[in-house]
This record gives sequence, C-alpha cells and structure tokens, in this order.
Amino acid sequence: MIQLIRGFKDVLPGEVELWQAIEKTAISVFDDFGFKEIRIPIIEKTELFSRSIGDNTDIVEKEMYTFSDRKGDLITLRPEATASVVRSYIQHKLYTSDPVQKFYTIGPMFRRERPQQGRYRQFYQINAEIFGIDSPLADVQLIFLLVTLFSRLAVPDVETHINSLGCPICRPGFKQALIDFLSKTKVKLCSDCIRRSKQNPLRVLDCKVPSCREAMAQTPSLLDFLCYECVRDFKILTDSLEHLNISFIIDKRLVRGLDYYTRATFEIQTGFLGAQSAVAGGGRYDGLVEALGGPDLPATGFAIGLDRLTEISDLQIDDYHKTPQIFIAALGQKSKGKAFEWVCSLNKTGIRAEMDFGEKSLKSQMKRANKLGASHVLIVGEKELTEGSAVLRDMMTKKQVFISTDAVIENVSRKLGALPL
RNA sequence: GUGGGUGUAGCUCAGGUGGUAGAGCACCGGGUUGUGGCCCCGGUUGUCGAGGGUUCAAGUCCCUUCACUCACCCCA
Repeated sequence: MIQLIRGFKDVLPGEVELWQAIEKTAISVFDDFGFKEIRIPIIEKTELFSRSIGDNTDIVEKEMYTFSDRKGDLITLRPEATASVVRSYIQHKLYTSDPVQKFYTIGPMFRRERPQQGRYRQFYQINAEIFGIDSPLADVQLIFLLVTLFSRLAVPDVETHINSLGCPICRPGFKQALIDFLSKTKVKLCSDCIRRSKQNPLRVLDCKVPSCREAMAQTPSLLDFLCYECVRDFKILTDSLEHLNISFIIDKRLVRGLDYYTRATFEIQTGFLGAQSAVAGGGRYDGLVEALGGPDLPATGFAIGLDRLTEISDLQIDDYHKTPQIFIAALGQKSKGKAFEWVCSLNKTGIRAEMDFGEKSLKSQMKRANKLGASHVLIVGEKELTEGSAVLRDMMTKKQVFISTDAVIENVSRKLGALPL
C-alpha cells in the first residue's frame, strides 16, 4: 500500500465540511472589509523566498522544499504567501491605478519540519495583505478583522498579543543594546541562544528555555528604544484597539521569525493546540516591497493557520452535513432503469436523490436509505410501474402516500419543497 | 535535526513467564417471500507496521528499519 507523505494529510468528507464553512465565513468577512481575492502559484523561484524571508532564518536555511526543475532552475514550494503576493503586486504594477490594495488568498504552504499537533509539512493559510497604507490603523483593521472572523467562527478563548519591532531608524540602537546585554549574560543562556545572540539577537527574546527566560527578564525593552514615529504609531495602535474594545496583551517577546517585519507585530494565541499557541500572526513589513524591486510603499498583513483553526473552532460540522432528500428503492430491472432516470432528473433540478445500483432486497435498500439519512423513500416495483403510482414514504413519520409515476419529478419536488429540509 | 510514547480486523482495543489470533463496534445476510432505526441469529475481515535473528515453535524475546504521535527547535 502506498501511504501519503510524512507530515501531509488527507481532509476527508466529514471534516471537509468544516473547512468549507470556515473558508466561506472568511471569504464573506473579507468581502465585508473590502479585501479582494488574489490567486498566486504555489511554486516560485527560490530567490524570492531567500530574499524576502531572510537567508539566515530557519525557514530558508532548513525547511524549504527546494528542487531544480528539468532545466536546472531552482524552484521552491512556497513556505508562506506574502512574498508571492508582494511579487505579484510589483510585477503587475498594481500600485499604479491605486497604491492602496487589500488582498486575501487561501491555500497550502510547505515547510519540512518535524510534524506534531497543529503542524504539518503541507499546511493551509488564510492570508491578508494591505498595501500602501502607512497608518497603524491598517494594522488595527487587520486585528479587528481577525477578531471578527474568530468570533463568527465561534473560536473560544483567544488572546491578542501585540508588540512593536521598531523601524530601520531605531532598531539598530536596540539591537546593539541587546548585544551588549547578551555578551554579559551569555553564561546563563542555552546553546541555541548563544548561537542566536550572534546571528539574530532578537530571536533570543522569545526563547522558551526557562533559564533564558529568567535571564531575559532584565533585558532592555525594545519599546524603550523606539523612535518618535514608532512610539506615536504604537500609541495609535493601542488606543484604537481600546476604542474598539479589543483586549490585548503587550508582549515584548513577540518577535516573529521572518526578517521583513517592522513596527507592529501581532499574534492571536490559544491554549488549545498543545505546544502550538499561534493561530494567526502578522505585522507590518514596510521595507519589503522596495526590497523586492518595487516602489517604496508600506505594507502590512497576517496569516491564519487554517489547519489550526479547524482544530479549535466550535462550529458543529453536523450542521453542514447534507443528507439525501429522497432515496429511490427500486425492485426489478425495469424499475431500476426508471429509478435511475428519476434520480438523474431530481439531481438535475437540485434535489439530493440517491438509489441502490445493485440487486438488493427492499429491506436492505431501506437499511441503506436509513443509513444515508434520507428523509423520504420512493418505493417502486413492477406493481407500481404497471399501476402508475409509486409509494412515497416519510422516514420520520412512517407515513406513506401514493404518487403518480407520470409526473414523479414534479410531484416529488412539490412534496419535498413544502418541507423544511 | 534531537528525545519520549505507540504500532494486533475498517474503528477502539484485549492477548502474565514464547505454543500457530480475540472482543466490542462497523459491515454483509437472515428472522419479516416488498418496508429502515430496537432486538435476536449467523457470517466476512488480519502478510499481529516491515526486514532480519534466537528457538522445535515468535504477536510475545533480540537487532534493524519505517510510520504515527507528543515534546524540543521554529512557526500559522
């Protein structure tokens, strides 16, 4: 037997209904907020990701699915969506008609990590990006959209964490202060953090090793180093969230793993996913459009982990499960053929109709109708066919009526149409 | 990449110290010659994750390997 690839998964009927419901809800929220869908490829040139995400991030260093195609070009299964959306925005010069653009996209991402709860090698994200808006109100709108969506999806107990990462003007000062601090405390840090303190000192901030957390309690706060604009923007962010009654936690360890983030960063966290706490994360990435060859335009966005969302949503999938409205139980060759025509016609008119294609007894066909959850069964045999009237049974009330076989489709649709299905 | 746990029927799981595989549910059929759910009766299902070793004999012991899973790491 051929098994699926490690870390990948099938979403089977029964669960798929929940995915559809979530996607549908998300699309309608995006619609309400004025976001347009954009569809981008799942493979890009490797260079796009190494340049946008950052060469010495874990994602680029050891998690990407990178191949050379038949011509020898290096291509990569996308580990995230933002880079592609930005590329598309630049390539099609979407900023010319209006620099302000709001996009969303839904689809699979690929990272070769060790699988565990809420983490797969192919996972799905719902992404949103806003281009061309400097104001932190754009970040607030994203957070508000997330909160709205999560409440429509009946997601319980989520926390909004926010932080500011500063900008190219003030971050270097903080970085230097942090490096100075780390060089004094190095002995107390774990081996990973000793390595990080050289390559990417900001990452030490969200290390989860207790001794590091303890050592970092005294760390200089990035918020103390912010320049005038960054402070002003962060204040607007927090004030606006308060005005919108969105509770949040200022989390100065919220650093995020991708190089391109600036200023506002945020994460929606939950306690229901084992070690995985983030269901959604995002932030501002003002330098990325220019860095990828576009004009100097600001941008901000988020990604929702759709797989994780399905695991914590309280939506009841039973509500989305569709059962047949009618099952046609036919006896004998002639009625079988007639039943098949009827099923086809009913399906065509939009009625969920089923039948048994084998030579089964009426009893076993009734069992099957019951198992499928059909609300009605139409019984037709030689007798009914010659007499021109078939039996329509209501599976709930057990009541049976005769209906003419001359106009079965009309009669059945009228009968079923009158009922709440 | 590192560590722990687990792999027996479609599913959930039993199978002291080695003796050629079980239950419940599900599925199929019958009890009702043309009427579902409840009940009763009967039936099917396994390369015991894979490969190798020890042994007269391995689901059981040993080695290797794979998968799943949880955690570290990192992230959505």
